[in-house]
Amino acid sequence: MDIERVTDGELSILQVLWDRGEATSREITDAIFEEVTDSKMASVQKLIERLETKGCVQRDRSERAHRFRPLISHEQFLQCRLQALADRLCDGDLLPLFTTLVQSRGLPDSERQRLDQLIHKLWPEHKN
Amino acid sequence: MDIERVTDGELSILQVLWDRGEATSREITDAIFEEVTDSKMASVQKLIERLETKGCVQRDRSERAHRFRPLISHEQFLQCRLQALADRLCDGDLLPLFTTLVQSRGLPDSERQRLDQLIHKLWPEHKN
DNA sequence: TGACAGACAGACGATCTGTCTGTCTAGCAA
DNA sequence: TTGCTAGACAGACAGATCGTCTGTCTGTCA
Repeated sequence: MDIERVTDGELSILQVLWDRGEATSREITDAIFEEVTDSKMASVQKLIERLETKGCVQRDRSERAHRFRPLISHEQFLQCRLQALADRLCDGDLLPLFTTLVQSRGLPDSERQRLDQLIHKLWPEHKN
Repeated sequence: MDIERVTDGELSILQVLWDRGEATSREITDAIFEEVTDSKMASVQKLIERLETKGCVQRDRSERAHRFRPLISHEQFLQCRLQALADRLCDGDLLPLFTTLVQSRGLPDSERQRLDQLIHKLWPEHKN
């Protein structure tokens, strides 16, 4: 499963599949573009094909129009991307992501105390 | 400031600058590669040049060997990347990142309650 | 039999990324 | 002065990636 290299274009395919659970290439093209043309259909099919290669999409050939299902959930995808971010920027440590995320909410001191407690539960190995 | 398009290679430059505060191109090359060659120096300079274009690095030309400083902190960088992730995957909402992050720590129920309270403080607009 | 929808292969131009070569110049030493 | 070196800088490069597009083939249905 090659999630790191899923493109923005490919991601738009996955978004449709996450919304609907499954879809044909035409349904996906319909959802993404206002107007469906041959070349747009082909583009979507190419993106799907690449997603299939990356192990993110399953193809059901039992009907004339193939049906596609995501092999990874939106949550799993998010988790992988977060871990990749941590790997690249924080030696794989998720804690800095956590604290950065919280800090971007401008937290009052009273809440910060409670958060510190929580962090100690979540990251017992972490010392202030 | 074009942070989204900072490459892994460019990131390795930034890492050195974050570690040291500032550095010359030689110092950076030293830090990244075991052996320093002309072409590796040139590679590093090219990466720096691109980081400069993207507004992530400041160049001080007052000495023969230019000194470089990061124009963005490690924290800010992380924050931008997290926001970009949220934009692409969660309509810009940071909360799903937060909960996903916590879930990947396998939290016991007792802690989850406290977390729920905290989330309500952090994201008062969020309803379960 | 004809028309059509969709699968599929393949090519395309852009763009990106890291690397490398070559040139120029400031500064230093003999 | 001359020569050498370190570093800045311009430019080219191969390889990869990405979205798009064209053309062909085939199954299905009227």
